[in-house]
Amino acid sequence: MKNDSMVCDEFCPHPQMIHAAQDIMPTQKEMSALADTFKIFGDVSRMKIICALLGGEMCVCDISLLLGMTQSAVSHQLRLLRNAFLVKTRREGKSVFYSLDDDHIYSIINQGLVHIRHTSKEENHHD
Amino acid sequence: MKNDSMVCDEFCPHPQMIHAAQDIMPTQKEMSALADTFKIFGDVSRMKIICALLGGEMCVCDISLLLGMTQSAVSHQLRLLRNAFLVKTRREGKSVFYSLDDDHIYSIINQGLVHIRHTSKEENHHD
DNA sequence: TTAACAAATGAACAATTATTCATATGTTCA
DNA sequence: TGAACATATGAATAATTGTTCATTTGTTAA
Repeated sequence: MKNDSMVCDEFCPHPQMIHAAQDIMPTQKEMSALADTFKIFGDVSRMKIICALLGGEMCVCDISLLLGMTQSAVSHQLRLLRNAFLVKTRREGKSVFYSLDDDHIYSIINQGLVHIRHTSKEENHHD
Repeated sequence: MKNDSMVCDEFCPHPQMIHAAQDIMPTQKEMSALADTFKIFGDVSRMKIICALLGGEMCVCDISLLLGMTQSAVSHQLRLLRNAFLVKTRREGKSVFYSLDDDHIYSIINQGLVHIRHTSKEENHHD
């Protein structure tokens, strides 16, 4: 949190680059919210749950069976997904059906897929 | 990892939904890679670094000064970003300039912004 | 109402991870 | 070469977090 002797002195930095960056950067609040959102995508169990819902709604026990996770673990993760507005619920009798909250969730996953396919190519070249 | 008494029995699940999901889901490897990638976006410090680079390349000490982080902390996070192919480097004398690796990084950030703006609206309604 | 079941939740534990501090590497210029 | 500086890295610590286990809530049907 502090910038003392270890950082370059006032002659090194490039003020115009710093100011340009400051102008373009989202607000602290937005960046914090962005990180919080992506953090939710950043766990394999949750990612599997999200992917399980790509085809449409499913109830908790379907998800448990499909992914081989306990009902409790799935439920805990679903709560985080719900708090982050990534999934929504619909109750039908004893079952609760979960589905992706909105279409741009698909866009985020798709962009992610574009990235990992792009990087796996890079890894093969490793240049 | 085990599905025993706590999960609904064989009469509850909806096989057609489970099979539909299985057909659509990415592979285990892809889902794992997706989670790993989003995990990198899922930290405020790294998100700030990424946002700092939205306007163009910057050297490590510029980033430290701009974000009020120590050079060491920035460097550690830059390594993770580099390993995930999110940033690339260019050396110029003593300085190392970092920039976003590719254009679809912007797309991911933009999709994230769309989401958080969408959710902040939802939070106001809280319906 | 009671039994049976699906889902949610709280506490505890284990594992992961971001930062700090100290030091090493690599580059430039005298 | 040696001094100064920018960046990288290893080890240790503190904080965060995913899962498990036990229990509770909420729903249906007898």
